[in-house]
Amino acid sequence: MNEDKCIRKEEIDINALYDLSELFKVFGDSTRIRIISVLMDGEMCVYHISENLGMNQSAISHQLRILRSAGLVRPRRDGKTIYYSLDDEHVETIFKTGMEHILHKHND
Amino acid sequence: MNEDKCIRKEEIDINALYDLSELFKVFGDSTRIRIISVLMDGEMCVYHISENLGMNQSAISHQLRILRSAGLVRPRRDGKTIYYSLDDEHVETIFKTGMEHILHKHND
DNA sequence: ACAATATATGAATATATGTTCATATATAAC
DNA sequence: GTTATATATGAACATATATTCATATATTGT
Repeated sequence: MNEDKCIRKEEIDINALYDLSELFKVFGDSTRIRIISVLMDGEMCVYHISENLGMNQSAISHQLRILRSAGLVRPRRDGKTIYYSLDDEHVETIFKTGMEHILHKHND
Repeated sequence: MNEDKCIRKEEIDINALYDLSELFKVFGDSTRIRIISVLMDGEMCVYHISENLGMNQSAISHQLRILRSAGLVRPRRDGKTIYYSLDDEHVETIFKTGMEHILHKHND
């Protein structure tokens, strides 16, 4: 009974786990991590981000799109310029916990 | 002075950020996330992990090696069997924070 | 409407990565 | 030592992904 309304625990898990891996995949690229890193100091426009990382504007735009789709950054338009900032606190929390892990392992 | 001993802040950062992205890359695969997920219930041997995920043993061994190199899981041998468990609390913390982000975004 | 500037996007290419198959290593039982 | 079992590893293949180049879109100023 209620078979079609019922979502089994396993199904929920396997979908959630897939989404979770997709989320971490977004953190798992050095360009995107560096973008997140500079945005931790506050919002920044696309050109300044690309300048900061020493990469061309197109590459940055492509990566910003991926960060945006994952809900990690948020754009704000001001005239021709678009400023990006981190979307919520989880982004910083995940970043910092990961960094703790690294530093912890490094001191063994 | 002291130029060769001195590591500039930027250099530290760029290396740490690279390592950080490498760490998240390890989380960023659905097979590895599922392995971490089952190990959150306690240690498990390779065969049972592969049974649990419905994947062949070789694929699991390959992924366990990557998880091991990243310091996320730890092996314990008992006879012919090798039991794997999560290495430290950071693994669960990162996993759970990521999951929070997902659920949070899902309820918008 | 036109030119200039900021950002986004599509296609192409090069590289990285996950899985499978076959096989190697390690331990235990006999 | 031989056989059986558990896990690990190397090579090959298929797929995914990041960057570049060229170009499109959007906004502003004239």
